[in-house]
Amino acid sequence: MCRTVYRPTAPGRGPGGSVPYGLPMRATASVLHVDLDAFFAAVEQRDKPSLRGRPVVVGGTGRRGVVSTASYEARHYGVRSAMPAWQARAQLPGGAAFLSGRFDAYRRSSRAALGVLRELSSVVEQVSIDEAYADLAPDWPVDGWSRADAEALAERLRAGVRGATGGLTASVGVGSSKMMAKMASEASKPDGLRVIWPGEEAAFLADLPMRALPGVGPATTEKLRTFGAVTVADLRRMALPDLVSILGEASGHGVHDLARGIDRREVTTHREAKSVSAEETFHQDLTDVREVTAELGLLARRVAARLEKAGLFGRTVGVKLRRHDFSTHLRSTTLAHGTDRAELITEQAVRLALGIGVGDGVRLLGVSVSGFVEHSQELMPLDLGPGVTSGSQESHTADVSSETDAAVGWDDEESHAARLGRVAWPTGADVVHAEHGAGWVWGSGLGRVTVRFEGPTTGPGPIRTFEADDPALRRSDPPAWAP
DNA sequence: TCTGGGGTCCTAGGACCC
DNA sequence: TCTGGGGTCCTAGGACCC
Repeated sequence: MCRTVYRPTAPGRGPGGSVPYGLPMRATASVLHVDLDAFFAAVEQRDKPSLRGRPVVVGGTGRRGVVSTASYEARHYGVRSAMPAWQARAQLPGGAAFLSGRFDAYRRSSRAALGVLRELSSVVEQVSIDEAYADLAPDWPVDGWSRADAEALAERLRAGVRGATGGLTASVGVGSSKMMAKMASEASKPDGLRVIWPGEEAAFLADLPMRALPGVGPATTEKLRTFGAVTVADLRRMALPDLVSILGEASGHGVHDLARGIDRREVTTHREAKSVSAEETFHQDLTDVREVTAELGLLARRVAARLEKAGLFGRTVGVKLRRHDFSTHLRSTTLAHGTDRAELITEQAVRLALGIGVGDGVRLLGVSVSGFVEHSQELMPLDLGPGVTSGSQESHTADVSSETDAAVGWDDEESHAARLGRVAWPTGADVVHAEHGAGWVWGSGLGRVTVRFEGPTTGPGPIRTFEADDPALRRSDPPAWAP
C-alpha cells in the first residue's frame, strides 16, 4: 500500500543512518519531480496536427482494451487512464481519436526530455517513461537559495524539455522530499510549475483528500473512510497504533508519515530488477488445454529473451491465470538454481497452470521469473537433506564440449559420507540430482563444470559428461548408471 | 460491452532450523 | 503433558503505481 514510504529497519535512523527518525529529511527544497503531461496523447498531437484540440485516447483498441493515456480534451469528458476502451468510446463525442500507440516515438521523446534533466542534475532517477526525479543538492547551492532560484531552475527545465521534444509540456514540482516534489508537480498540472517551500508542507497537505497521497489507493481510502477520515488533516489526527491496526504495520506507519509530509527516500540513479514477466489478455477466452500450453510457451519465450538480454537468471518461475469470471490465480515454484531458458520456464509454467485448471475459460495468462541469482560462476548451494557438515572439501571439474545441453555425472560408491556441496555450471545448471553416492547435473553451455563435495570423502569416482541426447539420460530421472 | 501490461512491496501462514 | 520464540525461505494473494 504505502510501499513508496521508506521504513527504517533500525528504529531511530533513516536511510544512510544519518537522519533521526521522526524529523523531516531535508530542510531545503532540493528534490525535483518532472512529469510529461498526457504524454502518449501529447506525442500524437505533436506529430499529427489534425489531432490537436481533439480528444485523443491512446491505449488498447481491441474488445478488451483499456485507456493508457487520455488527452486533456478527452479528460474533459471524464475519460481516465485504466478505463475500459468501450466506456471511453461511449463517453466521447464523434471526432475523438483512438490510437494503439507508437512506443518508439514515445521512447525517443522520453530520452530527449531526460537528457535535459541530466544536464541540470547528476542524480536523476527515472521512474517511468514519462516521470523522473532529480536530486538538486549535489549540483546546486540549495542551502542558500531562494524560492525564486528554485522556480527559475524549474522553468529552465520546462523550457528545455519543450525545446528538446518539439513542444511537449512538462509539469515540474520542487520540494523537500520525493513525495512533496511529486505532489507539487501534480498540483501544477498541466504545463505548470510549483515549489513547496520547506515549512509549507503541512498547509499544502491539510485540505487535500487523502487519496491524493501517493500510496493511498482505493482500498486504503475506503478502509479509512469508515473511520471518518476524508482529508489528509483527518489522517493526521489519527493515532499511529490505530492506523497500524487498520492498515497493518508497514502501511500504518507509511500513512502516518505521508500525512505529515515525511518521506526519507533518496533519489537513486539505479535500481536492480526484481522480476521479469509477460502476460496477455486474449480477445476470446481460452478453453483448450493445448491453446493454454502454446500461449505459455510464447510468453515464456518472451520472458527468456528479456532475461538473456539483461543477463539475468531467476530461480522462481510463476504463472498468473485469470479466469473468465476475472478471478486471478497465481502459482510459483522455486528451482535449485537460476535459469533463463525458455524450455525450462515453459515446462514449469505449464505444470503450474494445469495445476490451477482451465475452468470455464482463461481470459489472461502470465509468466514471470524472479529470485535472480548471479549467473554462470555462481556456486549453487544444494540442499541434500541431513548430511555431513564438517570435514574436508573436494572439488572436481569436467570439461563440457557440447554446445547443446549436457550432463555431468559421477559415481562414488566408496564414500557414502560425501555429499555434493556446490555446482558451478558455465551458464547455470538447470536440473540437479544428487545422492550420497552418486549424482548428476544438467546444464547448458561450453566450459568447465566444477562439482564440490563436502565432508569426509575418499573422493568421487570419475566425472563423466554426456550429450543431451544420450539414451542413458532422461530429463527428470537419474541417469541409468546411477546406483 | 465489462475491467491492459509492466512492475514493486506487503501480509499471512506453513515449513524448517536453532 | 504442555509449551518457547526468533529467523529464514517459500507461496498465494492483495494493493498500489505508471
